[in-house]
Amino acid sequence: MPELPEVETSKRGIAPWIEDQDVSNVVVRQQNLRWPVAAEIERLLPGQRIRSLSRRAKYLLIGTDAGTAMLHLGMSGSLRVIDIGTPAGVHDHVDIELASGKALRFRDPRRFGSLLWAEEPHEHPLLRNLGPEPLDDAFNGEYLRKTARGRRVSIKQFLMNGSVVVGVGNIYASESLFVAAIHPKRQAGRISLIRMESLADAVKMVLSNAIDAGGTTLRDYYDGDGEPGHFQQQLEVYGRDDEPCLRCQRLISAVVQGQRRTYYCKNCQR
DNA sequence: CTAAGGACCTGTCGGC
DNA sequence: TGCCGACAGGTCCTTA
Repeated sequence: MPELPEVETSKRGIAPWIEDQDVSNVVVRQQNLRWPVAAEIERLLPGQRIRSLSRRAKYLLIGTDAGTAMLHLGMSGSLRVIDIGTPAGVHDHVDIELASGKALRFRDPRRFGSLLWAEEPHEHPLLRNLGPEPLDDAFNGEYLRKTARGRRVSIKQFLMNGSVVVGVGNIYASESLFVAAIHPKRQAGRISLIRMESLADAVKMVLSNAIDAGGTTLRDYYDGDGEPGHFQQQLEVYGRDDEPCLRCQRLISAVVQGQRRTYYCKNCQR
């Protein structure tokens, strides 16, 4: 489920409950996520104070004096702050219990998520070679143009490549290309600087709008009903195949690229 | 180096 | 109603 806006919303939702709190205990019910839950999570985390909560790409970084927990929500993960003692469901794999009586509960039915540990998270092999954050100034049209030079892959798959830019998943790749009026199958290396600039702007706009929309659901992270983070998204093309384009009324098309579905308007996107 | 495809899992939905 | 295949918003790893 989570794309970058959901991860950012999760971070903001749990922050008030876990920052500067002491970890009293950790309960791991399911060790087998995408990678085994790091041993340090159980061995080192209890007794530590959570000093910081930050995000790099789609990883949440929970910082302590002993090291940093790296949490990824994968495809179906979600976080929730609960009262210690709240009965766990089948897919509630990890609880990080706090001295306050609350706990951070990690649920992930598909188990594509992960919970790792690093002393220097930004040097971790999974983070070290990632591209820039989409909302940073380093991510712009010039960067895209330079990085795409000689690349024959489609611009949609290029955008979803984490070593190019992080945080643009399947939904927001389609959305951004629609806003920038670029055809998703166009070769990345054959897009002009001007159009790359409008693409970078589109990515920033689409992601920040989604993050803003998530702000209304922050309360869901504690004691809410249903899944947290399922805020109403205002999607212009994703999932709208055979429905009218909001700009030209022609029907939205769907294709498969790299085993992922892409939605676009044949008339507006060139 | 780039690009393509398989792999990891469970839940849900549409069609027969 | 029950079963079965297709598909789901991630991303790493292997292979060519």
